[in-house]
Amino acid sequence: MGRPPCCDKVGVKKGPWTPEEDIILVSYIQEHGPGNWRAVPSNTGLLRCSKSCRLRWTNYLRPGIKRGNFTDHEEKMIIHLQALLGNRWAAIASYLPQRTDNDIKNYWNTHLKKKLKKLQTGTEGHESRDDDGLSSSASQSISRGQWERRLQTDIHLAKQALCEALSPEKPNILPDQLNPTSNIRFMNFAKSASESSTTYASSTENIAKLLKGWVRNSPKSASSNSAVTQQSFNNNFADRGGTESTSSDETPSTKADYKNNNNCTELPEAFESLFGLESFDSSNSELSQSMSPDESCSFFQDHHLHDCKQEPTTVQMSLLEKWLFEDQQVKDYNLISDLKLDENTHNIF
DNA sequence: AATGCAGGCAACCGCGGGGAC
DNA sequence: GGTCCCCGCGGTTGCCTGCAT
Repeated sequence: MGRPPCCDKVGVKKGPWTPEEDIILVSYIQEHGPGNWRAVPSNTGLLRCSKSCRLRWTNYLRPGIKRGNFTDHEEKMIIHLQALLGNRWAAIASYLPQRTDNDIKNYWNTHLKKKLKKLQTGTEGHESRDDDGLSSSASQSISRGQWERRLQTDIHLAKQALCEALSPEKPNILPDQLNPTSNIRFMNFAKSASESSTTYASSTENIAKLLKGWVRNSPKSASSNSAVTQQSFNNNFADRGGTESTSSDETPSTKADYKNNNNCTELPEAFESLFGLESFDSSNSELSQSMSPDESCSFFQDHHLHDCKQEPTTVQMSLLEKWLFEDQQVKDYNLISDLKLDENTHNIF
């Protein structure tokens, strides 16, 4: 008895998302909040399956996502976490709130695997390696107590989720905080645009026009949300390009489209207004805002979230790092320490 | 300048878990 | 207890880009 497909294959669009689709999706989620993905395509008119919508949101549109190069600190954390947790990208991503599991997975597969492999061939000789670049002996050694760590990880995640759920400062999207008039207007803009253009090429131009027009007619949202949403914007739309693009080519969505249009000036505001309030994923975004890469160490700690802000300059030993230090037999740790991916920051461990 | 190739990344696919009925 | 549905996760694919020849 096979599982039915998540959606009808007929009439379902695949491939890169257009900015118009993005806008529609974001607008819908702004109104209804993330979840109930099944209903998203039918309610928005998007010719996408629910999974595609969810993926697009979680991997790309969700506020608080940091894009671009991984810092050395993030890199080291990923290596550590991968050694501890294996390819549990979602769990790893939970420790890097600004990164998506997909991003981390890609980064691991494209960069870190090679790096480790290269390093291993440098110290070549005695140990065989598995596909993920970990020595088999190391894998064996880290198996000691690993399930306990996984358990702790899960406990940590549960705790984190509970904190988020209970925090009054972290509302999910609340319909009454939104401006329905603006939303409708925005939807109309988006709809008309999507009818006229289906290529991402028009992306920067169209999305800028859409947002500009929408923003012009939208009430300014509370100033308090600007930091989060602007960062969100910067991490998302701004990465792809800015406003008033002169691009007129009609090629599909490409990174070049974004890269070629970096003179973004008004869209952060647009995005700010688009969300109209603090990030949906405010827990992550809040952390993102309050943490520099180094400061994010404190994210591991059994502190409340606000502690991150209170001790911004203290690089403290993370819970995870404590585990690492506790387990002196984790040989892989030594291997990782020898990586010296960044000579300047190696003493952070 | 044209072509081929490899790398990077967004998106898709299939499976499994968990809740509702 | 069984089935269905929804969602999340990890692996994989395919397209696009940049670089080498």
